[in-house]
Amino acid sequence: MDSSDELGRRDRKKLETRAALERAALRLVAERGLADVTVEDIAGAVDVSSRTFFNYFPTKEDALIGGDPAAAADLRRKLVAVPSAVPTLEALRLVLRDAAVSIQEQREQWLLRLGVFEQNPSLLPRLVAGGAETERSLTAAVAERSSAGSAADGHAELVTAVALTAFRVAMMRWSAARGEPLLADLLDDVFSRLSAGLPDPRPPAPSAGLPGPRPPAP
Amino acid sequence: MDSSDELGRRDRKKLETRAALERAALRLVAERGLADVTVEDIAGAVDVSSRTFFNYFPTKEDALIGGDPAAAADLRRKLVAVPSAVPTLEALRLVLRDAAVSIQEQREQWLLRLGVFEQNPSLLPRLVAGGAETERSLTAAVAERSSAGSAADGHAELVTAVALTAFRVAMMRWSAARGEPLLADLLDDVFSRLSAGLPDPRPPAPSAGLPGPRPPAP
DNA sequence: CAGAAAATTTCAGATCCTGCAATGTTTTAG
DNA sequence: CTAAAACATTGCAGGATCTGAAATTTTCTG
Repeated sequence: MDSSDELGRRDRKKLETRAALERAALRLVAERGLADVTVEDIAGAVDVSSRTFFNYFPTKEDALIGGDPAAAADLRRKLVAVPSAVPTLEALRLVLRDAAVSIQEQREQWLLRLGVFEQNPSLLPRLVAGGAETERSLTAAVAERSSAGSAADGHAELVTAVALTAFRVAMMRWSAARGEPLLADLLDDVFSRLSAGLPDPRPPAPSAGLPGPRPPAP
Repeated sequence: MDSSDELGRRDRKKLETRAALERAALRLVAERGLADVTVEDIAGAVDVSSRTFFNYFPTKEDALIGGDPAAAADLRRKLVAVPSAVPTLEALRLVLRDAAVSIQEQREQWLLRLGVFEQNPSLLPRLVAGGAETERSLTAAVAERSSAGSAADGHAELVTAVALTAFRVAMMRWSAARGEPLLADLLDDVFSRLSAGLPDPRPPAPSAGLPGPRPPAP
């Protein structure tokens, strides 16, 4: 919780305008589809000029992505704070778990957003867990964390990219299930498979209750 | 090799125009950067109208991505052809290895392309091995292959998405190394780590020649 | 060669996005 | 409180992207 506290009226209004633009964009695109919503529509719904819209977002699509601009830096900070004894993949799971919780807290907003992404596949690339920016930032943090041995063998890039992909898959699964299971649980499931080397699931035994074995908490 | 054979003059010209547009786009953007190249520039360099450019590519960026439109279907076919006894991840490694070889055969073109992608990060999402289209197609093939047990637990989505991400990482590493190691070898390395569960690399032993243990060939 | 089929072109137009100058509002300093 | 600085919003001009439709040219087929 670090929103709209300790801020003057001006910055509060800025945040509010930004959020309003995001909401309007999301709502309109969910109703009519991406192609049938113009920037003017979105700006009009919030009663600002189109020019103002572009002062907040570089493109129409960016208004749909949401998420703080500070999210990347935030993840990075959390990651370097994890003790370096923790394996990289596990460390990534921990910080992404935080993100998952925060997403779950805005359930409706995110389900709407993910639905929009499903309906408009051209947006999907942008969702690769926030895009190249997040990935760069996290990769740097990963490399920094385990600065000991490896250098340019690209392990940090691989682990980070894979982890963010897994996160995206978990989100899409969560969305497809209409947000019924906890996103954090789906994330754990996905990461369990990752650290197990992505083995094929065994043909289901005659009877079983819940699908995945939860990893024993440390 | 299935280009420009068994085709009338008309289709041959079409392929040639398409390829020429790709080459021109790549060359110009490498020289001046994405922002300083207009569609008119690209079309002009090939001596066609801008409208014709848009008959071939929906956006300027698409001309930079290259790759046959048929590539996705091709991968899909190869994947279902792999005996179903082969684990999914291994099967994906095999078909992506084919793609890697084919990329290596057009070394210069691809190094140029990947360089352009590095210089223009906004393009990167598109590179996720051809984008959402490939991913959908491959996911379907994976699900079909192991239709036996699992159904909607999303394993196919996860394995496919992760494999394509790994492929992308291998390509970027290949590009960063100026195409010196074989892309197929980098791919093997990356997939080895995947099936090992992405363990952190051990702090380097006192002496060692080459970095990674190559998996024993079957 | 004549007609069918298809690719290219021209043209008009909607939308996206940017720079710049003007205007209005909030904050800060005195 | 007031003046000035700082900043957000706006209108406007303009370049670029992309689409539909009709006209024109090229290629294929019989």
